[in-house]
Amino acid sequence: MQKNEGKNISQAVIARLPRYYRFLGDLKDAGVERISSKDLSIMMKVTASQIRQDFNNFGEFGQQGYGYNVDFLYEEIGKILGLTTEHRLIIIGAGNLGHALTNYSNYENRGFHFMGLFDRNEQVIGDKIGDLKVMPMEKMEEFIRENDIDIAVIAIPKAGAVEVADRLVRCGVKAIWNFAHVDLNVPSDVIVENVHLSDSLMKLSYNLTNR
Amino acid sequence: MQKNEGKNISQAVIARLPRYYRFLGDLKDAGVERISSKDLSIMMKVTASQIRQDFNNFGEFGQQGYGYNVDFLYEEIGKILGLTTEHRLIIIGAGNLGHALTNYSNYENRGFHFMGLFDRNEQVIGDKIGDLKVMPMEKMEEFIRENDIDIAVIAIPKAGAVEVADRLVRCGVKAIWNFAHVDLNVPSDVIVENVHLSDSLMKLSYNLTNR
DNA sequence: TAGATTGTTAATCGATTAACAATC
DNA sequence: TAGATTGTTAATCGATTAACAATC
Repeated sequence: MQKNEGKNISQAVIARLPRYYRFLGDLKDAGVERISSKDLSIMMKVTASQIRQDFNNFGEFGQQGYGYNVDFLYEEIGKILGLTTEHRLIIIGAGNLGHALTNYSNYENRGFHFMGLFDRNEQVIGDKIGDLKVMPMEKMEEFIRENDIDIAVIAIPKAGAVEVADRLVRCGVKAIWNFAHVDLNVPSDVIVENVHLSDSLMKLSYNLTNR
Repeated sequence: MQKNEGKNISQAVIARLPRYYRFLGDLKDAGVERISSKDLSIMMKVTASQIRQDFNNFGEFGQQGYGYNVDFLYEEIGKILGLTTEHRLIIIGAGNLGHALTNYSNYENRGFHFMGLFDRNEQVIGDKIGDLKVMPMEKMEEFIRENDIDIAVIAIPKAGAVEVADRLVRCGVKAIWNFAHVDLNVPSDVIVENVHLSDSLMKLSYNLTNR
């Protein structure tokens, strides 16, 4: 009963969904059956109004006088987030960050499958990291096509990132999880999600200095 | 000439500062001397109005008819972000992510000094990662006090994170860079900057599914 | 039924954009 | 000086919060 067809949901709302999902998962694990927007708002330190507005972007998930069924809402938000779809990822860059992400295996059960790992450094090619063998960059395009990869993770320094993104887009990758500290220039139908760690540390630095 | 004394700058503005800083750094490296809000707005794909409003939260950094001096503005934003202050960090968790962050050494020249690395796993205690030796968790409090640590990085699974955060706060750490997938509960004068990688991947997933 | 709580409309608040006088 | 561009005020837009009728 999703009603977001054609509607444009703001990124502010979308950015809050994973946190709802996490809290509902915790409630579910704790065996809680139902929750009102008021009680959830106290737990999460947001307003009950915001919670109801957010959910109502996507459908009517609650029931007057009762609240929300935890299991049901958890499942629905999972669907909205696309976690019921299978995704196939590759990681570009087998450095420390590439390692860390490869082994971040708790994604697997959410439908994210890490299929391959690439690096341009001949020293590391052939190394095994988790289940994955490091492959040379030249094999990337072929691998993407043959394995139906839809998401690529860029975990290399900024110098090579823009060029790699171009290559990824050219062979049909639909989304890029970008850890390189640079803006990628991709067509508007390709999704880019940036994780700029140094931006995050600078924000911390600001708040620490000016508190 | 900062005029943000007492003023409350919104987190939206602060979150944009590191990106300005990066673009100005690139311009500086390219030998560009001055830039107008208009030209910068084209490069950064934001409005010139927003740029001028953002900067004017902190002072009058430009000159009518001229624009902004790149070197000067770069330095000023660096100061605003607190990058001229020296910070001393420890990392809790010597797993893959702890490794990656330890070696993320380009922070050093911005005044972030990684001083110590802690883990509860006896197998890894004593290991050397970069310049740092992994120390046992029991030594954490002592180390923080003796080395004047002001920032702690939490790079352990969510299970232990809340308790570790309590310990950190109790011995005077002023800011936490939190990579654990859990909300920390700390006094309001302690800064928490969250990096929830799975939230980021779920946001990507949403945008990929609903584009 | 009476009480609780949603879904939704209206009011408020804050952030972004536009406009322009000031001025280099 | 004339042209360019800032700093800042005013207008607009969007997001959050409040309120309440609908209804379980």
